[in-house]
Amino acid sequence: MARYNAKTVEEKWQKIWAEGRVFEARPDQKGPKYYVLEMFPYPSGRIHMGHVRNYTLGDVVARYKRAKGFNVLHPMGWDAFGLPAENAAFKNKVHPAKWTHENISVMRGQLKRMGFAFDWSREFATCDPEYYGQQQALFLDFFEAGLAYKKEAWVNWDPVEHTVLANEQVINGCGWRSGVPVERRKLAHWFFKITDFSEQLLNGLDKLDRWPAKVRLMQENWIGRSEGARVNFSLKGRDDHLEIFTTRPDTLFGASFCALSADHPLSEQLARENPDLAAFLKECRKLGTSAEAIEKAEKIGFDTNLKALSPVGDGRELPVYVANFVLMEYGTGAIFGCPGHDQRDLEFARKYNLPVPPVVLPEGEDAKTFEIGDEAYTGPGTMINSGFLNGLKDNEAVSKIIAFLEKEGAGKREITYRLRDWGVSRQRYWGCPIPFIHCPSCGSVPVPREDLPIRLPEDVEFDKPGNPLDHHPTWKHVTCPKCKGQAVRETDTLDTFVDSAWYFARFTAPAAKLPVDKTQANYWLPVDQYIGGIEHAILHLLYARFFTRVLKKLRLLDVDEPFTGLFTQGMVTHRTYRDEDGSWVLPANLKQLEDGSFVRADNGKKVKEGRYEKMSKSKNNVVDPSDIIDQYGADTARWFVISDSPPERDLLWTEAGIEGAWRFTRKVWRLVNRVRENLDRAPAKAGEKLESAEEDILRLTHKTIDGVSKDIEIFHFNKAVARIYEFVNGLTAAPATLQRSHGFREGVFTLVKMIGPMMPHLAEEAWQQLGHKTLLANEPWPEVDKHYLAVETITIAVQVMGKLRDTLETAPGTDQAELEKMALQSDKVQRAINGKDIKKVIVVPDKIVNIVIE
RNA sequence: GCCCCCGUGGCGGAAUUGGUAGACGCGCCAGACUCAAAAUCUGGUGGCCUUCGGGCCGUGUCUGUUCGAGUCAGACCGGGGGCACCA
Repeated sequence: MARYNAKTVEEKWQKIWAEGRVFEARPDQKGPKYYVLEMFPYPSGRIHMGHVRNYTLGDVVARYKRAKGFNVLHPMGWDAFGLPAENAAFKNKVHPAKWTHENISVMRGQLKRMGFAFDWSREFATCDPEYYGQQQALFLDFFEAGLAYKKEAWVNWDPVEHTVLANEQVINGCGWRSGVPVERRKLAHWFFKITDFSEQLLNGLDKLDRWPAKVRLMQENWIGRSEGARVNFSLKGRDDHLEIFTTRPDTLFGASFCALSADHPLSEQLARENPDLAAFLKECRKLGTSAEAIEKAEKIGFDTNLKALSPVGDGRELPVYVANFVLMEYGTGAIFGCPGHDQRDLEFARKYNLPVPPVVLPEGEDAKTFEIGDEAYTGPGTMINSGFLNGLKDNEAVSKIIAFLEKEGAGKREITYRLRDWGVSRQRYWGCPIPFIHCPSCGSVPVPREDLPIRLPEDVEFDKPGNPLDHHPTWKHVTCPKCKGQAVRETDTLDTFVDSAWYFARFTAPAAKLPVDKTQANYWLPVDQYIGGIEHAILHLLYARFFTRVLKKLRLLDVDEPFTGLFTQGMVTHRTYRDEDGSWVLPANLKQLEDGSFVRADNGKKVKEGRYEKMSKSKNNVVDPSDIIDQYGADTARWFVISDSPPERDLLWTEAGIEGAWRFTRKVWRLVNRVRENLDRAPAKAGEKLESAEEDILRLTHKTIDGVSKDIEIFHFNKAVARIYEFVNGLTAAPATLQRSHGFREGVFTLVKMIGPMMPHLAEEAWQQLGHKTLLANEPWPEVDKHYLAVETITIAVQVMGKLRDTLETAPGTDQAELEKMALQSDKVQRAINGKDIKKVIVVPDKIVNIVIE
């Protein structure tokens, strides 16, 4: 028997699959369609274990579904625009295109060595002009549909990256990549009108029952729907009024002040005549972006001396403040404060000595004595001190007050969302150019479609900060498509989240003349199973859902949701190690001493073990997939990443674990060879003993098929692996005579088929060694023969007072009286009863007998 | 602060609707093969006690519901994640 040589076997089958174009998807192939997609990678340089895990999970699904008779689409491409390419250009004087394409080439090679069943014929990169040209066409479609617009807006400016960040790219007031505090600037900026779809995006979540509940909840919170009312407050001595959004219009009688955002137009207007207020606004803006402010969060205000008139007809005048805790971006940028029933308003009122009238009385309290102390009362109750609302429940009061406001013309019912429009302009070179031209006489003019794609210029320098497109001597200077006068191109490029918001649709027809080929998209979409990291739970997934709805509106396809199934996998972690100097030590650079402790292999310094953390260069705890493939082969790596941990949890990478997977690889190979060596010998003669042993093998085989299939369907890959281990143990333990039996051969054939999705090269080689001429990749999944699932005996647990005392072997379906009799005959049970009176016997057929005594 | 998830052997993790806790793997121990090692195979492996029959304890802690709780309920402790002045 030849020792299993993973390298030659894996290369051999990868070549055969590629030459036979085995995994290329065509819509005319038979079977229901199944689109499985893993989040495409950013070409950062080399693949990491996170990629290996992600793409192995997807590949198991793709190969399994293929075997189950589905017409599977499983494509791969590159999310190729983005900042790191420009950083590399700046640092190493390499052109972003060159850097990106070299990385793609390396990573493609690494992925191919993993043996994933991708349809490589559909590969594209988002930096291909064919792709971003279509994206520019889509941008024009958005514009024509009123879904892309330009406005002056406060934007988050990253002073290090010299670019605008989306709200969601600002984390604790700092840029998500640069980590430095962002500044607020007013800039002309392109937006996509995602807010038009707030309601749809929220309601659509209900149908996504194959998404993790956690992700749906995160999206729900992100969209942030609130029901309430828009209320007008007249301003004493002025013609204008304040518009305020509130979710608690029932507490209007409890209002004791109004507060404006520092960015509210009225605040700015007042500040022009009031230098103190101007200084306060400046202070607020500074606070708004510093990390410190978030920690302290002291509520401060500035009294404008304006008085707002209570809109509920009680004639009260409320002071108007500008307050640091009011956001311009949410609601109307102005609030009324009801300190009795809102904690933040209460803190504010206490600070500025404002009244705190209670208007909602909790159950069991007396209206005469009820007072608000240090905590606002936010629960339900009965209205008091509220004029015509008195005596109503708070929710009844909401309807009544809204009806009142509507009648008075002082307000109306309103629903608001936290979700903001998506700012997509980036001051960057390495992104999709926005197809607009700015003409001094015609304004912003769309680029005619026949001029697409607008290609990025190749001759660019990265010697100074800012956007190279802006510095380019010729690229931006063009004639206006309308008046033919001198004009300039838009030099901003699109946020890279735009690139990934529709790539899954492009995969269905990557060479289509339109952005999306409707026939192909309607055939393949939606993606049946999408797999990726939880870090994209909000942004990417929400943008893709938005794009899909727009594509439908543009009549480019007919589906609402892009991904009907979503799976989010956990991180790949590894133990961390530090030496005496505190520097992180690479796992590959460890040497274990006799006593079990570690030292550095290079300089012998003592090393301390740390905790398991996500593999990262900074912690120096990475294991390079290529090293693992070199040492053990792709199949072993694939097997290990799906074997121990459930895929949604973090995977602990261990050297012992990968060794164990490698041992299993060889064990399967030995088992296959045992059958192969006996193939040309006649099957063993069926004696009585052999017959029953053979039956046992067949029963185990079919039980395993049943279990493994079910486990794969629900992503319990680690359990499928455990079942396969048990199966292999069962087969290995079979006596030599049995190994020539038909049943045993059947068992090993089945084993080979079942490891196909997980260790495809080994399985394919074994299939051939076992005398088959077909490709295993084209073989159907084994069928369960229900006959073998029937059990002859089952084990019944017998408890006395809930404690296990004995077990009984019996046929399934044995009746209760019989079970009780059998249980009482047991010596062990009698000993436990110890002569006491039996109060009750509980019998659950096929499960348990529990005897209750005095 | 609010919301969500998770706590099971030395480790990763199993355990349909409440019904034999610890499947399977790793590690460890013992044995077989070998001059030896590697590889492989076999057996054992939650803790404590044991007259070797077995007994007691045990799923973060404490209460409760139940004939019966890892599973359900309440309170708490610990770990992880998300959101965060959202009116």
